Amino acid sequence: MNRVNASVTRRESAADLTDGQRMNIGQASKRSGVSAKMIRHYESIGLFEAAARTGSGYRVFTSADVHTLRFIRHARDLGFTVDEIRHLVALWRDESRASADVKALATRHIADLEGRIEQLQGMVRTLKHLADCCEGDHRPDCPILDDLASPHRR
Amino acid sequence: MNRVNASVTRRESAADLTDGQRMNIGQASKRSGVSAKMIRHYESIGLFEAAARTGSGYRVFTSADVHTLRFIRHARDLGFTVDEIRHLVALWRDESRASADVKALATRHIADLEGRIEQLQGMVRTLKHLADCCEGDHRPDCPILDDLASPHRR
DNA sequence: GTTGACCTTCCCATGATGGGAAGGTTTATA
DNA sequence: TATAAACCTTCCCATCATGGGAAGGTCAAC
Repeated sequence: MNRVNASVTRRESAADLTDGQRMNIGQASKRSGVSAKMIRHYESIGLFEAAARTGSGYRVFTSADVHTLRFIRHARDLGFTVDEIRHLVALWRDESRASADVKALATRHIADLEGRIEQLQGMVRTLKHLADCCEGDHRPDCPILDDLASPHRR
Repeated sequence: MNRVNASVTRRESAADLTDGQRMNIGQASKRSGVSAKMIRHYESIGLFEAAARTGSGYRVFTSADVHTLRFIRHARDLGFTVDEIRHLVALWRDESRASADVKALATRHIADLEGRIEQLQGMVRTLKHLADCCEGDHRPDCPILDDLASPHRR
């Protein structure tokens, strides 16, 4: 019965405690910006190493765990996939990594993002052109629909 | 036993027949560019009105069906969601539509796409900056990882 | 009359995320 | 001390558009 954590008060004010060493998932979520749902999910897919548990099964998080979760969230915010993040975390933990490896990963990801951007921009270009040609009035004639209905677009 | 369709030959060459009035899902797929899988799916969610069936249960498609499927594919190619396409198809079929309605839908979609583009561009900007600051050599020091690990990014 | 291409339905998977149910634990409060 | 409120747990389902694959029926051609 490793009852830890009994000291951390629940329902602390929005101004967080900054010292607490061990906390429940709710606190870890609040501090890391990763939802409790996603923390459990990341654990289940092995992206985040399962934290300790209390005797009653509650997860116990340290500030190091929160640090890791923040890292993960930041990477997600930059659009990295979970697999890429797995890789990034491994590099982060590897004291003897080569920064070239990180950079390569980032560069590949940039190219990926740029590809997606171009795809979307192509759609926007076409749509803007069509919308510009559309009167947008009460009449039914519409080059947008005409284009969608034409047999061989683009 | 409404056995239709017995005339359309299977396995016609890549140069399609251009006249065939009634065809199976494979042909309809080939001609519309929508996979058979997706045709069935669109039918199941009510986006595409179920085609007729032969006595043995095979779907029977007309060239009008193919026309509709192409419309749907074109709309998908422009990034419209299925719900938007539902709307577009309704407008397309509605002889007394106002082109303003189509244009409004398109404009909203353009805004949506532009929002997504900006999001991705933000990621690219940040990543490029970080990558530019990274030596990319054999040493472990890496501003990319430092940034991801920093408590308060951006 | 068998072969092979085609069709059917049904279930499962993707990726990242969330909703919600059913039920156990902890803390605060009357 | 009893109970309510807040928190935690696991499990299942849903999203969105798409595809894989199994099990089994149909059809045309040799």
